Amino acid sequence: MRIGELAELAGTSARALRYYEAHGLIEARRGANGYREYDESDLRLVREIRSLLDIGFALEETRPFVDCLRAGNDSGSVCAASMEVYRRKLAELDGCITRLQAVRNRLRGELAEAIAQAG
Amino acid sequence: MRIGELAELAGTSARALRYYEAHGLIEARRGANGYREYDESDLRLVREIRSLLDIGFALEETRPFVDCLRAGNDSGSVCAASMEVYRRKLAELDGCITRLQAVRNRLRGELAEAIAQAG
DNA sequence: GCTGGCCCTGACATCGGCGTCAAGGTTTAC
DNA sequence: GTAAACCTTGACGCCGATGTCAGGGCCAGC
Repeated sequence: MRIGELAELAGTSARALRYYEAHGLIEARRGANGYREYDESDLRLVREIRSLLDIGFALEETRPFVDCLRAGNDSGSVCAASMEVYRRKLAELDGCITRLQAVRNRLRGELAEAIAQAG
Repeated sequence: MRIGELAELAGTSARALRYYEAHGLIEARRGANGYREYDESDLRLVREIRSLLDIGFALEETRPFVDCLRAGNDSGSVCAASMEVYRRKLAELDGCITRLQAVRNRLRGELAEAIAQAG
């Protein structure tokens, strides 16, 4: 399939796919006319990338998962490097959530105080 | 005081202060030499801005608080517009936290699964 | 009078993940 | 045969809050 179709199937844009390629995450055979040609395995890679990006991963962080899939594994998550990224992300998320909750509570307090003072 | 001193007292940079000024959040008298001159009330304004930015507010969102302080209120939070921003931010934070927790749980699940498959 | 430290304005650089336009070649449908 | 819809590369735009450099004044101490 060509880039437009792949983009549509993966729920993204041709521009994004070229971007991933420029960063070495995906590759493409070229037809006689110079057009990129993809197959089902490429679709899997792109879907892996997209779902990780949607979760909040940076593009670079998807690389271990892509490499893992490319290495022939059924899942992009079963490689050591991928799991390491998972762990890091999990810790990052925990920190983020904790921080946000602290901010949230502080905000609630300040709002309550402001209402008391204004009322 | 001059811009360097204000920046230091407020825990920020001269560059940032000029940026706030460019966006109409603070003003400065000018000395005979063209240097910006600030006083204690300016320090209050900047501290208000900084603490809100540190919490995760966008610069524009600090404007109601600054206006509120400038209007002579003891706190930047007691004006209707400020409290509205507080409420919006609070809702935003709640949504953000909920989403992050969902992602976190999903991540935990996937990590556990990956470990099971790899092990 | 000179060096060093402050200040000024203006403007480009940063980071990430693309969007979007330019200027062309290719293929497809009628 | 021609217009529409695809594809190519290259390059600039975006967002926000600054950092940082360029090129220049102003002022204090020695």
